[in-house]
Amino acid sequence: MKDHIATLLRTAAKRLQNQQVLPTDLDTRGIKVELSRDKKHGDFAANNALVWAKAAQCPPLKLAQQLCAALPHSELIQSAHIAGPGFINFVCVIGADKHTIQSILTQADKYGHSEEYSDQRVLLESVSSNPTGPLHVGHGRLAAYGDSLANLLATQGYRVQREYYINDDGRQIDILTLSIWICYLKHIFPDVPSLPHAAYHGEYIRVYASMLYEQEAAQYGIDNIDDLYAGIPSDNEGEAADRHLDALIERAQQLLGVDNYTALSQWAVTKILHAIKDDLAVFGVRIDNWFSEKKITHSQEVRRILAKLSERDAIATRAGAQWFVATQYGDEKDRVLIRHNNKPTYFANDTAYHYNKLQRGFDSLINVWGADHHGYVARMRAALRALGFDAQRLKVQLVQLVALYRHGKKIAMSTRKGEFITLRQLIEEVGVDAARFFFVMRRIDQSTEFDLSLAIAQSKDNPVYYIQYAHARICSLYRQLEERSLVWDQQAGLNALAQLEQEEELALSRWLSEYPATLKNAAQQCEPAILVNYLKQLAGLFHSYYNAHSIIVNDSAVRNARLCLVSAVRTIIANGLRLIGVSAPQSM
RNA sequence: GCGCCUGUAGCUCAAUUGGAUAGAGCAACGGCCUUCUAAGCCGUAGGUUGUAGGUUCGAAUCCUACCUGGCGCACCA
Repeated sequence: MKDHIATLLRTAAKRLQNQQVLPTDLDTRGIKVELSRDKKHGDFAANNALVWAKAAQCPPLKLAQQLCAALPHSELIQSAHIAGPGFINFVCVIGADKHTIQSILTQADKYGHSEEYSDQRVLLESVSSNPTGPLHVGHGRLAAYGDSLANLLATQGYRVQREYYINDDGRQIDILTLSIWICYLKHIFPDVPSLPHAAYHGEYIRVYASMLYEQEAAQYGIDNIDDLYAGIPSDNEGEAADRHLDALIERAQQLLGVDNYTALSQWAVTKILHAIKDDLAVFGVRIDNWFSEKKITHSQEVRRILAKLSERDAIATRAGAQWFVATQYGDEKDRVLIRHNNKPTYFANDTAYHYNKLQRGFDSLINVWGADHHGYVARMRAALRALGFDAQRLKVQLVQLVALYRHGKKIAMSTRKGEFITLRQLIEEVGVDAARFFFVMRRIDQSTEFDLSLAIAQSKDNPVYYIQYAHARICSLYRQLEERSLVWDQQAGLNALAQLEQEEELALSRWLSEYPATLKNAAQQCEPAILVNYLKQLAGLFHSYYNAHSIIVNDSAVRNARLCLVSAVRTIIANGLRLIGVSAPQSM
């Protein structure tokens, strides 16, 4: 319907251009027809007279009159009139948007989808939590957002691959290995000192250590616990903690030997990764490709990147380290790629990883990161630019982390200290539906405070139920129909759509017709929250309708038509919820 | 100190990306179940959109300054 009106306006504009009222070079492609917010303003509104007034050197009201006069006749439009400062408001004939309902019924779960961007391959990287501990609530938001976004993009035709980058190499993994090993040794030597400050302290460390001891009691033992701590610098706050930890890691590698140490390390990472995969599966989050950092570190990719950057004079050697001169590419500081000890930095690996992504033939990359990584965006862009890519091909979606409160007190979410609510705990407490809905119901740049105890207490009031309830109510209507031995004649209903003339029915079908534009908008803006708001509105319109009118009435034509309408509503709710990973129950 | 994000009803958030009289849900108050699911609906009350300027037909939205809160500024990841 919007397109139809836009076409009418375009024709009118062309006529005015021929009459020299509008400049001939005026761009008439960007005509925007909006659904009126207020019924007094008709069904649809266009603001072109206001937008074009300046170019036409003509007062908006006068231009609006001329546009109106030049509009071609349409049997779908009852009237077009001018209001306010120069809006053109359109009133449609009743049933003009009946093709919406028909399309929804025939296209079902494909309704509103488009193939517009089917030539675009997108790599969407999300979560990418280090395999050093279970997923927590913050990761849950990244996962829920990333998964929903991928679904949304797919509705517009994008070929999306969902990837998880596994940081399974480097110091963090060493710390994990050491933490588990020390807890493991406690089973053998009761007097093992407590874990270093800088180690991982989560409960899961002890759990895995016990598991390891049960499975491999002898494999990772040592003769004398003093061998581990002899000559190790003491454990104090600050830098001393890191020195203490690094010395212990080195000692562990000596005592265990390379093979055993590596085996232990791999055992730990594998265990944790399995847990992460399980959590995501339970959460309904799909990952197509698990990309190991080792693919980067065990190949020559970093060296290749370095060579490429050298060719472009983007490398400088300072104080024994190799720097990427990021300042020449829009970053505020230069960045170290190769440390003085000849080890590449995380940034070096990450640059190689992003280069690898683009080499795989993706047109664009989307990274879903926690907002605390925003300082990293400029340097990643700079690196891609230096490697000769258009930095616009990398889009970084920064998701505000969830600040959790319990009983009004902020919970320190520290992976290292092991103080966090895991995603698994959250799911067990509020369920997958509520959790996924909660994570995407707000725009990602909204910082949010969330009292867990409150959310658990109010779980019955979670807004997800409002939408699901609308769906369940509609399903119930069809069960009711059966009980009354009635049959829904869809074709008869479609033929009788013009009889849907109640205010609530018109509002519903108008809102249904907005679904395709909503999907497109949500995908373009990378904001699942837009879809959520749409669904809330749709559910609200339905509940109002349901309370005001009976659907199963005696008049069979009206009944069938109403059943067509609510069936369309049901389909859209189910489709929309599916895109954000929330179920649409048949009954509640 | 520098940079990024944020500020809308008592609370949590919307506002079709610059449109018409800023809207929902909680919380408060008053109504609606003998009838398709009351996890619902209808109504009342609640606002100088952080502050001050600017841009234009028109600003919560864009620009500038200041204020508030969050985050980031490693040879950590």
